[in-house]
Amino acid sequence: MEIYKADKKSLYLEKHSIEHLFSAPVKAFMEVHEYQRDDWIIKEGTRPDFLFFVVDGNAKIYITHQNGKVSLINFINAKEFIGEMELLHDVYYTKGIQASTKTICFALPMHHYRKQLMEDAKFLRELTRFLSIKATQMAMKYTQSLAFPLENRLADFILQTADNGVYKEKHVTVCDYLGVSYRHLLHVLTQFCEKQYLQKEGRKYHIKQYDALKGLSQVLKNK
Amino acid sequence: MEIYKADKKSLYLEKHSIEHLFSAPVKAFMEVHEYQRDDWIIKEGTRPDFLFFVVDGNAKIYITHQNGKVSLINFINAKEFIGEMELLHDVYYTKGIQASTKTICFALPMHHYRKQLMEDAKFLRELTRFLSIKATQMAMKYTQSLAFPLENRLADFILQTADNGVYKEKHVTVCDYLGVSYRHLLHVLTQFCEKQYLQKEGRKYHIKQYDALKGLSQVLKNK
DNA sequence: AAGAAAATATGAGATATCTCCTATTTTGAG
DNA sequence: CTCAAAATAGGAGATATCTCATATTTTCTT
Repeated sequence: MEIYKADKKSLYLEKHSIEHLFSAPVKAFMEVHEYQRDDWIIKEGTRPDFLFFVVDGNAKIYITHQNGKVSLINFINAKEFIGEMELLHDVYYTKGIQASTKTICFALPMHHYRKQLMEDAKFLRELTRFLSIKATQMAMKYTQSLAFPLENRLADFILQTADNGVYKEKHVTVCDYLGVSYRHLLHVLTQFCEKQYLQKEGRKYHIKQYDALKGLSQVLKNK
Repeated sequence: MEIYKADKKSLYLEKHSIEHLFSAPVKAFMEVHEYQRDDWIIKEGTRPDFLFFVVDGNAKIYITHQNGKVSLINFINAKEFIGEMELLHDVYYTKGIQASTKTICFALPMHHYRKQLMEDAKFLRELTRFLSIKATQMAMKYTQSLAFPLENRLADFILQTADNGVYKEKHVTVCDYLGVSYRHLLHVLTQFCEKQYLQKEGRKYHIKQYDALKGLSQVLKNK
């Protein structure tokens, strides 16, 4: 992890200003952190000292269960907060946050800004929106995971992440995200290939029948 | 549904004042609604005109999937909001909200108060807390549902809802809530009885081995 | 470049959970 | 009080998903 200083810092502060998220300035004590792929931005179970705002890159939220299973709760993208739960709650089990790519965050020291932020309507409005979307997303994922088999959820995920008709996510990550075993994921992918929805080439999968996948994923959606 | 007027209304407004949730008064246009058990406070897919605050009673959030399955997303208790998603978002698929008991809500007409509320730091702070807890809860339920079999989740649910050592929730509701089939729920309950964790009497279940259930439910928890 | 660790692949058998069916009991509306 | 609807109950077979085991390939570290 690198903390930007001097020019490198001010460059970032200017280029990606986030002053519009706050009523009062937060530049004074703000830091700019750069994390490399696979770095832990927050270690599970350890309270962070900063409220982060992701400027560039993306990350993953993990939780480890007592039975050893690991869940990838969600992805975090640019313009999202990290550490907001700890800002709001004194007691909270902190999830692990790992950078998926090189990730640059603005880091606001909580002890400096907590009080100010909790009285800042502009900031609270932003945070409220962010949390409301998060809550809705989680609720949808939850009910979908219970109501539909992997086939549907995987089809949806493939369409969401495919780039130019090509799906090439790491199986290991996808298992954690969709909450199924490696074995089963492979099994359903093979079915998709047998049905000619996908065509495998090395470790990439080419989408051959977009409509079929779309059909499977549509079933998840309300309206 | 009944709308309280005159004395009945002012009685409630005084007895359960919620002025402390807001910086500016909201009494002027506020209504007091009473719903009977099983009434729909909000019909699925229909935008509500009010932001509700539950004063008394409790309710359930439902969503119907395209395959006909129904999920009970969560319970809503006193001192919680309903309709906050529609307050924050112009486009939103509204879930159905059904009263589980007689439920009394304060109802703030959104068109009157939206602007004011979105600039009210005190209110936004409350809402932020509320949403953060909701988001965390959903995330936990989501990952738990993927990482653990019904056995564990049911044990947890039994302990949460048992009253004086007696569990007596409606199977139908529990199925929707835990996202399993009626058949399977019965199956696991029977197992609990065979293992002597529970003892069935009519349609009640007496908890016989608290520790065994506790053990099963503890596995879900982090720290 | 070599060896270790991580990721990919696949088989085989176990189990958690579902669907469909049918019967009985309880609840609610008129 | 009566009938229909809802809730409870359990059998039987299907299937979605898991665990374990093992082999190969790729990636990372030194």
